[in-house]
Amino acid sequence: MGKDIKIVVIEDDQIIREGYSILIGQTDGYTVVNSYDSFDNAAKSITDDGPDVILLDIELPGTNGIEAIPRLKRILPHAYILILTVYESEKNIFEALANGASGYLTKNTPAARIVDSIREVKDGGGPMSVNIARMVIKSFQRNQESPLSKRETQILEQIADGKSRSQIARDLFIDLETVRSHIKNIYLKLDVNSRADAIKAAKNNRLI
Amino acid sequence: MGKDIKIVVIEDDQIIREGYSILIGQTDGYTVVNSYDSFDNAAKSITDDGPDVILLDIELPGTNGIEAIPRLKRILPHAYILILTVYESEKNIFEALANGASGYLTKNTPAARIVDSIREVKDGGGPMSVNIARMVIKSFQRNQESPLSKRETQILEQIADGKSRSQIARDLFIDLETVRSHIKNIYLKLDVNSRADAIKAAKNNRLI
DNA sequence: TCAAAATCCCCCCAATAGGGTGATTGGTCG
DNA sequence: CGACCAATCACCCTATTGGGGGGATTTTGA
Repeated sequence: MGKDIKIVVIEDDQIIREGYSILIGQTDGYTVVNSYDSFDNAAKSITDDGPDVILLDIELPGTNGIEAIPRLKRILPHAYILILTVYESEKNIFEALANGASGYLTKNTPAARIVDSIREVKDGGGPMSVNIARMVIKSFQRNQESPLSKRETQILEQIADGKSRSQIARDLFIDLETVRSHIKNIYLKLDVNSRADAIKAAKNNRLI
Repeated sequence: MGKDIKIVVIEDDQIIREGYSILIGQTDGYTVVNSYDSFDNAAKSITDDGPDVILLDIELPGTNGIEAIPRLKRILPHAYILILTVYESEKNIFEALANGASGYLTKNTPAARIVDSIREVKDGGGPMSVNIARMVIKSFQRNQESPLSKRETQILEQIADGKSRSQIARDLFIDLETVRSHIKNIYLKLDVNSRADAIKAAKNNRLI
């Protein structure tokens, strides 16, 4: 018992909350130490629960799940947070991960996979639902048919790193005027006329 | 048979290559249409193979796997590329995904999981080994104990977007001098004295 | 209540960004 | 072969910017 994974469930729907609690609690090696219907109610006593893994919903009354993540991290720095939600919007996913969530599952996930994911997250993994993983991978991918040449892309990257023309020239061992030429061509191709607009266009079209 | 998933294996080790081919070919619904020991050899005839999924090694003679991805994508735009390698370096993973890979498995992956992953990638998923998923998720996470205040972080983000002080002032509805103050404090805290260095420091420490 | 955060105000000047209008070299592709 | 593009370098111009100083005040959160 002492080596069980300690879990806290934060989920506003009573049926779902109790469902998870019973389901996970029945599994050998897992103990649901407590469950709450909101972060605000959990904040008071969750430190005493000392969970290893927190199952967290996103839609919650009061402080929502996304906002709750950094606050949970502050009071329980060693707990892993596993998001369990119906939401599949890019914004929610990336914000949750950026805030410190270690995994992201959608609510249609089969019970067995949820239980596995708790173990996985505890073991340093990063469990994700299939569609979530697809979105995460997509976020890494660049546009394959960029209008920019290799050199132009390279220079645009350096611009996005905040470097001045002369710095770029030094780093790439080319003349300042050459850098200017490339930047002019980049602006032409992207139909912009400033660094900020070029970076925005590049990010929108995943050119960098 | 006509509805089988068509697979091509590109892997330089003959034992492993044939192992995968037999293993996957034996499974119902999967056909290994061809296998190659390098991208350079594959390039000639892989178009005729018309694979749905390409299993790709990273360490290959001649063109390596990372470089091969965009070239495969060009000649077979609708094929999914699944990386299967011993390499777990961040650089390889992120470059492979940025280049267009749809999944990344390490070679200790059990056979059954490989077969599942081929199906998953074909169905629009993004299969990853447990440790890969952890690294991918980590790449989204910010430093929880940033020395910067909220406002400073926000302004640093805008600097990384290439905006000028006056643009930032307009966008945040504050005075140009206030922006200057914040930037000065950011430079102080990060111990830098230019936009480029601030962005570099911020990225190194995942402050933005 | 007390420190940090956020706001605003002045000085200075070198460096930068962006616009215009070119040329030259090399590679690729039909 | 000719057309095209990528990559390189050249010189004109000026308004804007960025960074280094030196402050001050108000708001906010623990």
